[in-house]
Amino acid sequence: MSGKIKIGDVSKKLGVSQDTLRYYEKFGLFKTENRSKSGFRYYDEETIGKVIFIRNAKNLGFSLKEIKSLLDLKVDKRAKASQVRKKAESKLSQIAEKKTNLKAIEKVLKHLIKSCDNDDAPIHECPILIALQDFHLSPLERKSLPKIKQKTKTRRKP
Amino acid sequence: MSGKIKIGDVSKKLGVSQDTLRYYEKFGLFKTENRSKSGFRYYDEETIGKVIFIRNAKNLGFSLKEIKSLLDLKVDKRAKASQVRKKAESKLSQIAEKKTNLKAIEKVLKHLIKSCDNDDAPIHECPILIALQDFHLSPLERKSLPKIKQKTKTRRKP
DNA sequence: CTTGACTCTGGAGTATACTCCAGGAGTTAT
DNA sequence: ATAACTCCTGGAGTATACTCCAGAGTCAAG
Repeated sequence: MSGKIKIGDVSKKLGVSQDTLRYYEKFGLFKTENRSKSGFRYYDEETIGKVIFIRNAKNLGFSLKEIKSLLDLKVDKRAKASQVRKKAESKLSQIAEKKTNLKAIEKVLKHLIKSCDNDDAPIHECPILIALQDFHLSPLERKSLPKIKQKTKTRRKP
Repeated sequence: MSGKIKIGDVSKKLGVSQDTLRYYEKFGLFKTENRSKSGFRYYDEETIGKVIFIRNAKNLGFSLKEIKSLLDLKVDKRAKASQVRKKAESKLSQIAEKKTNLKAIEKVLKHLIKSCDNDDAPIHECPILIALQDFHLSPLERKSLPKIKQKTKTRRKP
């Protein structure tokens, strides 16, 4: 084995597939400059550290793009800890928002399920299906509604 | 207007873009058999009902595929209400699982943010970044780790 | 040295749910 | 009739994060 840590070793140790590791590298999350003459990647401790970092950040809900900016910040001498904290706070509020949304969904779903008491009722009497037909259901995710900015009118002139 | 409800009307009323409506149709969620001789879609009440249904179900977290099966069930004479209830229950547990996951993330993030008390600390002292480097961070989403079934070994023979 | 195990690159494919566009044509209000 | 508007189809593109593969070369153990 000669001490050189190859991609397969990293993959097994960290639970990240080789393809994914190469993908992360192509994405720009790290580099593997250390190569065998034929091109085999040798992972040094620092790079392995980055992979761990990526895995952890991903588990916290950060996208690869966000992780990239976190890693960039990490090596920026002029950066302050507060910049990282702000990113974490922003992520936290995104998470909180999602949670709120899920709670609302959960509530509606529970309500619907409770309304469905007679298992043998024919489908056309299914209270859930009937409720889903209601124009006024779900006061949730209102934000997703007023999107339609489609420019049927505003087609740029030819 | 002559009483015919066209795609633009549905789009405006329900807050679903025309492209999306056509996409839903192509996806098989409904049909618009009623067409002008040149092919303009005329939406009848039933179809509009389906669009409302889709929108509501989507807001509850159902995928288009799941919605399709719900709509199929809806017209299945032999189906029972219990089948719908089961789908709702299954969705509910998915939602609950997501919520649990988000809660765990939230907890870790809050913890990290709290640990970052000194805003002006240089980046290399950032407690968040340091924690993210830790191999043992995040006991969350354990399920996402043991995936790697990559078959480097098990390459089928040529 | 042989051989099985491992790695490389580049590119296509997957999943989800749209969104955007070109080119052409039908519809409606005046 | 004619301008202004609306719609059609087919297909490509977007975003995210991989996953899979072919074809070929390399590494390490015995």
